[in-house]
Amino acid sequence: MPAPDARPSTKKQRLTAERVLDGAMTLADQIGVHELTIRKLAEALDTKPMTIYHHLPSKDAILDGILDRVFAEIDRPPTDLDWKPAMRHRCRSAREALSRHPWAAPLMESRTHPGPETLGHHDAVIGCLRRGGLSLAMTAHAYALLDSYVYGFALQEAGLPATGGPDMAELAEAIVEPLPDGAYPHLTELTTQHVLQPGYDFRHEFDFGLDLVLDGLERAHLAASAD
Amino acid sequence: MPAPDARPSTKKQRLTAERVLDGAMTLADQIGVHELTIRKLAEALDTKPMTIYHHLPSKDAILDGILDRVFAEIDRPPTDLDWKPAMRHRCRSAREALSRHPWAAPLMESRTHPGPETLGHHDAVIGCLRRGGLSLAMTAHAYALLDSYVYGFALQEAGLPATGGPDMAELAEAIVEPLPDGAYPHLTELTTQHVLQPGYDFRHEFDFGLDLVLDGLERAHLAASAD
DNA sequence: ACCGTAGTCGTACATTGTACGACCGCGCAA
DNA sequence: TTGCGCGGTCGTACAATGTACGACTACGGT
Repeated sequence: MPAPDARPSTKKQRLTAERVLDGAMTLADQIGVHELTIRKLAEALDTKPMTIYHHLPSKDAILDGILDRVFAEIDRPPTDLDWKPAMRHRCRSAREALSRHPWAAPLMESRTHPGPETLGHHDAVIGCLRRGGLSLAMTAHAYALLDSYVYGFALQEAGLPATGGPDMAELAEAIVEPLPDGAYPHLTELTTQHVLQPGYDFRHEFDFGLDLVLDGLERAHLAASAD
Repeated sequence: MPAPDARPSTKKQRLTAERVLDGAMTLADQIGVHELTIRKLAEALDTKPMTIYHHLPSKDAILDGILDRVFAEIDRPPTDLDWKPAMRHRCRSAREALSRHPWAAPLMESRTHPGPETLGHHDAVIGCLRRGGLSLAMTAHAYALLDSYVYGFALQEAGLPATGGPDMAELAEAIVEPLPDGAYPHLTELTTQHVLQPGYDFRHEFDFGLDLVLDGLERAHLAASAD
């Protein structure tokens, strides 16, 4: 008798935790994390919902897993640079990763189970600052300040409908237009006279703030060292 | 005949959008926003689920509404101060509000429908900076930088199990303990030698970063003005 | 006394995460 | 070769969720 399987072209591959997380990440990028469901994920992986639970114990574990993968994508501070350029590199890399995966920043609130990549990354950051000569207190300051800035920027970026280009003009127009005229004069001025001008890109704001923060940290570090 | 109602003590009050949002906010503070359901909210309001939908069109609208209320709780920059102390005041107030409502910061991502309080607040912030003499470009810089920092700090604070006191010591201990010994040496050092020391409170980090950012902004503003 | 309308709610349905247990196929002992 | 055990797959089912639909109720204006 002929083949009993009507679609013998591709053999069904064995599933893996890695493959599940790969698929979850791709799907989250496509449809957003709040639209990510086990059933959709199973379909994307060409399997059935309950099969997934053999490899990951729960949906929360999947969310923890893909968040850890985001940290894996962030370059650690290069060890052959001084702490300041090294941290600039890692912060820019972090912003890029969080921009590629806009669902990541808001996810960090509820996830209290950091994965190995997350912990390793944080360890590398702290190590960079300590090797640069910063005291424990200054390291804690710098760590909290830089990460707050990076995460906060990513959070704002994620909330924006667009960050630049003509799409943004349309959208901002559509938002500002129906506002009671003159109700928000300063907001209107900043939007029309600056943000909607050609060439403006919200992402450019990141480097300004990052350098400002790094300069301030360097100043504070030097002042604290000169005791 | 006697009272037909078995519980005539309290007359059932008419529901209002305000009352719904009040209840939603209180409930979110108690059980967290991811546990906030229409049914629980209805029970807290002593009504039935579908009654809520007469006053608010959807759960998303409720989330938009309570987020707008958080912005209503944030002091606007006092108009009788210079931009720098005024912004310091409003940023500290923002951190307090976001700390009172830890669900607020991560919520800002998905909400693309800012309410009137949110818009008014942002308008007041931009107005403060403009009145202080900052250019449009510098205002955009300052605005993005300060808000990123405030939101990011709130996001980190929300992710923390505790921010200070003995609870924190236990929790951090419980997290650091089972780690492969020596796997994260810098993280371990910072935690045990600094964060777990008595008197440390993560919230104190906020003022350090805020003043550093404000000083940097002042410097940049003065440099840009002296052309 | 009447009625229209704003507000309340009972019922129902699609969608979600996931518990439970049946199945199936591969590798090894006899 | 035959049988068995077990890791992996999945069908079914259930409780919880957001909310559409339409029936009911009560109150204010004629």
